[in-house]
Amino acid sequence: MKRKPSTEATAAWIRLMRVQSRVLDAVEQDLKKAGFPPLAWYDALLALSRAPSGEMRPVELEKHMLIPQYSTSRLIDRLVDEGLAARRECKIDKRGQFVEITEAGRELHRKMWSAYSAAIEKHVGSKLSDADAARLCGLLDRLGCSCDELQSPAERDGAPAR
Amino acid sequence: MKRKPSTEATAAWIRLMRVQSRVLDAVEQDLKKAGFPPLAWYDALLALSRAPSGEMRPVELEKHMLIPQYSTSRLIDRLVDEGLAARRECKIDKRGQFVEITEAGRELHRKMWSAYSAAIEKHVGSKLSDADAARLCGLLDRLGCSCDELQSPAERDGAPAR
DNA sequence: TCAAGATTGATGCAGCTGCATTTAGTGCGC
DNA sequence: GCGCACTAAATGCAGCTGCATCAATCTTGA
Repeated sequence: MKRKPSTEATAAWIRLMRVQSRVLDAVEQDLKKAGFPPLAWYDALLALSRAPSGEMRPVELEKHMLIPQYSTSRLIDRLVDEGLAARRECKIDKRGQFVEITEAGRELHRKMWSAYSAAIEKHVGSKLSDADAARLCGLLDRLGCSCDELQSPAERDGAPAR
Repeated sequence: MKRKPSTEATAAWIRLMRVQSRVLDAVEQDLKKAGFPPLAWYDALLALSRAPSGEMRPVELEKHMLIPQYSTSRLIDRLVDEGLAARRECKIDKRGQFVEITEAGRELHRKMWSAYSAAIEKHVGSKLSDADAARLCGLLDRLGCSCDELQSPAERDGAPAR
């Protein structure tokens, strides 16, 4: 073991870390300036709004967002505190629950997408041709050890991060 | 305003966020399992060890690492606590100081690079040909609004993240 | 020379994250 | 039916981050 990475691989690693960090910062900053909550909230609302009846088990949400269990739990707390989601009893499994997006949640989701999509266009879209964006996707996918993720409806909403 | 991003741009954004997060997690995890501190420590030690006499102003370090001032300040605290660096008085500017890497710091840096480079190879190098890695670099660079960063000595040490 | 402003670095506070543990409920095998 | 292992979710604690602010020092310009 201990095979060294090539300089190309190392350079790619550095870029991946730096560029992602900058772009994410820029986008989060834009959202914050527009008075919106962090991206994680958007992702959660997106997942919930796409669910069949606007509700979902926390465990499901966890898988969609790729964040740990306790993190999901606390994120839901915050969404509920803000009236963006509600906890509903789960009758078939009393350990569990359902989380349901509220009308306020759907509305925030829509408003955020407007600012969010503008930020994506500004910080990504405008810097890359569609063809290059596609090439970038292809290369990145090869790093995502099996970027399972379902998708994707070319629908009229959003993009999950993380 | 409010021009929508193309689906390609959006897809690239999603990949960038997800893949970076996964790869970073994987690498950090490998380092942690090997009993090493977080990557940020490595980056700081790298910057210090590259400095002319192994010392550097916190403000300089800040620029190298692209992290906020208070963050740098506290990172230095931790390095000093662990005996990896030492604060030295700055005679020409009494507000300031120099941070100097210690021998222990240099040694940790070397040991970490061994594990770190193996992780990069495992999670990046092995999944991409050199040519593809170079292509990826090129595409990412276009997103980094002016990925200034100096570099890069094809030397025998490491790669800064963030 | 001296006040106004900029720069360097530290710190109190609130919020978030990870880790480990806890509480509660399910379901399997005997 | 009962015990035991497993899953769902919450939580206490420690550490880290961002924000705002502070104290000390330096620089500039009238």
